[in-house]
Amino acid sequence: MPATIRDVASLAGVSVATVSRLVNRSGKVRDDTAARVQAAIEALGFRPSAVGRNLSTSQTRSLGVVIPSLTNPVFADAVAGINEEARARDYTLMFTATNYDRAEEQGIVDAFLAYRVEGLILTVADPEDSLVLDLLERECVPYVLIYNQPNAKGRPTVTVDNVAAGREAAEALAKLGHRRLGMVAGRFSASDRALARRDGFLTGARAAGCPDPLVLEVDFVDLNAEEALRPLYQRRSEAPSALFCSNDLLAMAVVGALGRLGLSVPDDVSVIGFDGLAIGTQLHPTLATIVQPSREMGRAATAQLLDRLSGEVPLRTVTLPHSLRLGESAGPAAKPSPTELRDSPAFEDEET
Amino acid sequence: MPATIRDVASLAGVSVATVSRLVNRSGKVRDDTAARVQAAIEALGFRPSAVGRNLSTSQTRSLGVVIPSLTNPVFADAVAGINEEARARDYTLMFTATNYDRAEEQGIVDAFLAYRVEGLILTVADPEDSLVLDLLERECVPYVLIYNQPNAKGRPTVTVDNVAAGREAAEALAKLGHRRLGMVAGRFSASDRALARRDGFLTGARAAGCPDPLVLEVDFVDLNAEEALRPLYQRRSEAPSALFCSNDLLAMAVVGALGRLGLSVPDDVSVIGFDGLAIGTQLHPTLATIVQPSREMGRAATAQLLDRLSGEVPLRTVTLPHSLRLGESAGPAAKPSPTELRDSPAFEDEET
DNA sequence: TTCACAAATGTAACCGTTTACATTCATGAA
DNA sequence: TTCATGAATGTAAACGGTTACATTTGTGAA
Repeated sequence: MPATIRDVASLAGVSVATVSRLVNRSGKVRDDTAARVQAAIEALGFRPSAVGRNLSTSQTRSLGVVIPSLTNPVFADAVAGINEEARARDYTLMFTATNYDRAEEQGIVDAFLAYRVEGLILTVADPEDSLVLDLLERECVPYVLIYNQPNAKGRPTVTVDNVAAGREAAEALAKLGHRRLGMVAGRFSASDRALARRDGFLTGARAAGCPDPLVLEVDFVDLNAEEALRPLYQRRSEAPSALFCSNDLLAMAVVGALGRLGLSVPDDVSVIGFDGLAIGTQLHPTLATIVQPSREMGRAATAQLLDRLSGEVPLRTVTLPHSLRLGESAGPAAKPSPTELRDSPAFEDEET
Repeated sequence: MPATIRDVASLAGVSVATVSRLVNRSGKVRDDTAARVQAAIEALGFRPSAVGRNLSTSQTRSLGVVIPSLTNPVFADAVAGINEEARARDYTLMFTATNYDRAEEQGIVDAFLAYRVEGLILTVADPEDSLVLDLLERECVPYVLIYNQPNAKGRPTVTVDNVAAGREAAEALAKLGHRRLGMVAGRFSASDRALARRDGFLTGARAAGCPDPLVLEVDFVDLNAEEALRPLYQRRSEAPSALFCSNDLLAMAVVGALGRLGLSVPDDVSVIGFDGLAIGTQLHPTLATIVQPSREMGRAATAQLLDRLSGEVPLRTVTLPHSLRLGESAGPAAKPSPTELRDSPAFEDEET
C-alpha cells in the first residue's frame, strides 16, 4: 500500500494539515518544517492520492472522451488535440470508443458519470435524438460535441460547416468541367455529418447546373470499394467523372478501387475526399480533400469545456473554417475522345 | 450536487448499509425493502460515486494507457483492442499520448499513479533505459508493454518478433529476385522496434547473399519522402530496387514519393511496409506489408494485465504471430532491359 | 518583561462509499 | 408463551485527502 498523508505527517512529526499545505502550496510553512516534511515525503515515496483528494474537493480534474472509433484517423487527430489541451491544463482523460453502437454509448457515459468526470467531449450517432445527451443535460454535466452537425436542439458543438463544404466540393468539381457527379458515403444513419455533406453537395451540384449526383451509400466498416463501384463503371459514358467521398479513408479506398478497375485518377475519374488526413498529401496522386482542422477542433472543444468549468462561460457552438485542398486526385474533366482511348487497364496483371 | 447514498437511505427510511447491499447485490435485502430503496434511487437519480467507492475499497477498476502518438493508426488499432477488452471486464481507461517525448512520459505516469490506476499498458521510447518503467517497478504497479522489443531487463511485453519479421521481409524481396535492397526507417532513437526490424532485415539480406542494404533514417513526424528519396534515385542503376519501410505509414509515403519521382511501384521499385494497416489493402497498388495483429496485441496485453490483477498470475512476455501479406507493391525484380524502357514518368503532368 | 498580533501549526469534521460487527426481527420448535 | 436461530437491518469506523477553526509559537513595541 502506498504511503498516506498521515504516514508522512507522523514521520515528519507534524500534522496532516501541514503536509497538505506544503504539498498544495496552500498555506505557509516554515522553512525548516518544510524541509523535514519534504524529507519524509521522499523517504516514503509519498504520492498524494487523487481519489482521496477528489472525494474531499468533489473535483476530479478529469474529462471523458467518447468517439465512435479510433480506426478512422480523423478521430485520432481530434483526440490528439484534446489530449494536448487537457494535459496543458492538468486534466486527465478517460477515454473510450463506441464502435458506432448506441447501447455502448449509454454504458460508457454511465461509467464516466460514476467516475465523476467534470465534462465530456463526444461524437454521437445522432445528436438530435440522443438519450446520452439528454441524460447529460438532466444531470447538468457540461459537454461539447465534435464533428457532429449543429442541430435543432442547439447542443454545443465544435465543427466545420459541413453543408457549405459539401457545396464547395461540388462547385470545385463543376469548375473543373465535371458534369456527371457522384458521391460515395458511409451509412448516413451513423453519421449526421455525412448527411450534411451530401445535402451541401447536392445543392452545389444543382447550383452549378449539373444533373443530380448519384449517391452511393456503402458499408464503411468492412468496405469492398471495388465491388461497390464496379456496376457503376460498367457503362463508362454514364458513370460519374468525379466522385465526392464523405471522408478521406473512403476516398483513398475509392481511388484504389478505381485503379484496380482500370481507371486512372484523375484522368478518367476525379476524386475528392473530406477530412484532410495528413497521409493524403503523401499519396500519389495526392488526395484532393476538404480539410477540417481536426486537432484544432479537439483543442477548441476542450478549451471551451475547461473554460466553462472554471468560470461560468456558457458553452457555444463554434464553427471552425475548413478549406479546399486541391490535390492531384481531382483534375479537369476529360474531353470525350481521348478518354475513350485510355480504356484498357494499366495494371491488369497485378490483380490478386 | 448528485444524490448520495445517505440521501437514498433516508428517503427510503433504511440505513446506508442496506442501500449499499442492494446496489452491489452484496447481501440479502427483503423484497419490499428492495422495492422501496429502488424507488428512492430512481426518484433521486442516484448514481453511486466511483470515487467514494474507490477510496473505500482501494480499487479503481481503471487502467492507464500511454502511447507515443495516435497519429499512427497502428497505435489507434492497439488502443481499440485495449478498449474492447477493458470494457468487457468493466474497467475504465485513462489515456494519453506522449508525442515521443520522455519528459511527457514521466509526467503522465505520475498523474496516472496519483489516480491509482491498477495497471498500465505502454509503448515507451526505450524500454532498456526507462525511468518510467523503473518507477512502476519500484511502486509495484503492474504494467505490460506493447510494440516494444523484448529486452534484456525482461520487462513483460506483448509484441511480434520484429527481428524475424525483418528477416522475412528481406527473404521475400530476395525471393522476388531483388538484390539491391534498401530500408527506410523513422528515427531509431524513438523506436526500438524499428531498430530490431532493421537488424533482422540486414541479417536476412546477408543470408540471401545480397549486398548490405542501404538504410535511410528519416524524420517520421514531418516527412518529406520525395526529398529523402530523390538523391537515392538520381542514379537508378545503383539505387535499391526494393525498399523495406519500418512502418506502413512510411511505406505509403514512400510509394507516393516514388510515383512522384516518376518511378512505378512495383515495376521499378518494390515496397514493403510493416504493420498491416487496413487501409493498405484498399490502395492501388495494395501495400505489401508485414502484418502484426495490433488489435489482438492490445487485447492480449489487457487480458494479461487484468488476469494478473485478479489472481496472481505473473506477467509474461508474449510474442504473437506476424505474417507476410504480399500486396501489389512488391513484385518481381525487373530484368534490366525492359525496365530501362519504362523510364519516363507516367503522371508527370500531374505534379503540383 | 509583558503584551498584542501575526505567523505557524494542530484538531477534527467532512467528502461518499464499504463492511465488520451489533442489533433487531421473524419463524418454528419446545 | 418462550426461546433459539437465522435472516434482515443498522451502526460506526475506516479509506486518504482538504480545510475551517482553534491553538500555539514567535516577533517587535511599549
